[in-house]
Amino acid sequence: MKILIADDDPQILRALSITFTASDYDVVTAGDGAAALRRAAEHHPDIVVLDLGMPQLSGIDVIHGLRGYSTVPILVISGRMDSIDKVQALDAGADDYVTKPFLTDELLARVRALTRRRLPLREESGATFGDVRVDLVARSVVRTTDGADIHLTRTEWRLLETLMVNAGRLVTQEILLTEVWGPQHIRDTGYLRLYIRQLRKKLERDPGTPRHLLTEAGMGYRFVPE
Amino acid sequence: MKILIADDDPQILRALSITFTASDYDVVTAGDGAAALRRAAEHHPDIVVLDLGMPQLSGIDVIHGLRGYSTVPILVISGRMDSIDKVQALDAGADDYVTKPFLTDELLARVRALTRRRLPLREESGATFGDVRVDLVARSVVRTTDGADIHLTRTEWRLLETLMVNAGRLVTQEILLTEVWGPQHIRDTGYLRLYIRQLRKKLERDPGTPRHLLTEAGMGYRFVPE
DNA sequence: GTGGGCCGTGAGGAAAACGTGAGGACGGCC
DNA sequence: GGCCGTCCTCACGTTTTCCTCACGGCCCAC
Repeated sequence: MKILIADDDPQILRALSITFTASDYDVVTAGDGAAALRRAAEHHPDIVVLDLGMPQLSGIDVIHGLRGYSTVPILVISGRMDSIDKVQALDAGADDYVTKPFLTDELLARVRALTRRRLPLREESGATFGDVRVDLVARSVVRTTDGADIHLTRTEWRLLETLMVNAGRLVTQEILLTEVWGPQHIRDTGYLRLYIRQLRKKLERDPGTPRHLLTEAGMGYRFVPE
Repeated sequence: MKILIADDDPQILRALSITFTASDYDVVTAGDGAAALRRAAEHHPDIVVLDLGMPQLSGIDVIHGLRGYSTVPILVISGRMDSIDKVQALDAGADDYVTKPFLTDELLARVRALTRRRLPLREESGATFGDVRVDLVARSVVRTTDGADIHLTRTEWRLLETLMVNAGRLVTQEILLTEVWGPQHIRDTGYLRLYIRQLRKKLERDPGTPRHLLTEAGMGYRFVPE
């Protein structure tokens, strides 16, 4: 379970880091809003803990930035108790709001409550289609015809995972590019053509006429299990 | 959006009832834990707001009872600020925890945050009419007669989406042209004739006599679900 | 009637988007 | 250094999408 913690106070950052590391989280930290967005794009955290009062790029900006491409749970920490701040943050897309000072036990419990909602998605993390069986958790692809293992590279996994998590739904090029290569490559549609082809070569029965990794010209791609 | 409010204090119950009714929620109330479980089973609420300090069946018991069969979002209200209570409630399966006294604005925002996360997971994000089922989120059209997928292009989706979010209302040519092709094409009504035809071919049972994508001569078009 | 809007229909070509093949840059590893 | 896997660049053929153009029908005003 990977957690991104963003706070401009190094002391709090360090304290939270220790707390979550002790609870077996994989911790990524950021000292300001811009860094938070950058690190989120790099690391794909399972949950984001965000201090609202950061200089330059505010917490609200970061929420908007994240929500532009991701549904990752966001927990906001703030020193201000104003109702208006809470409402603003929650309506911007945050999932929970905690005011300082807070007890670490409570913070941990709230983070557990937020991540718990996501887990059921992960349980059904495999799919069998065409001639292959894909397991997203085990990161394995097995050909059902002869039981051979098929190897996917890191980039291929990230792309396939994004498509499979949204099985049946159209996933726009923007979302795919942001999830796999980061927001700075949002216009590099050539990457998609290249790696979709790779995935088709490895997963489709007839890569020339794909049945599961479908193109929707001008919009994006769609994974259909059946 | 249906909300179940459970509190043993009739005054609070009444106040919350008024607040949520005013925000267009469909409100169901319960005065104790047993009633809460009973009414939840009857009404299948979209969210549950639960006072922790109820007599007989406590809030924690109600959470356990609900979680036995449902994943409905649960927001807990409590007069006790003890960290131990919060942790217990959250780990029992609650999704959020608010301590009295609280501001109604904040409570409303938290309820919005909880229900928002559920919506995209729901299957029902589109409309069924004629022989097709349209899902705007998944960007999919399925013919109900034989289950075949119907493919729409980017422009067709944009036009259909504009009409569907204004279901039942007349949408002027100017608005459609601006939304789909941009303000510079506000006079190109030929685009509309072309793409409305495409949509009718793909969605209407008898494209010659449309029943859902209706022309209003000289004004615009109207989408009617039934 | 009849002429002018307005709308629906049909076909076809330009442009955008996509798929494909070959190969170079880079870093890890022996 | 040489090998290998991975990622990315570039050029070119193919498919899909979008838009243009021409024509016919309907309705209402005159």
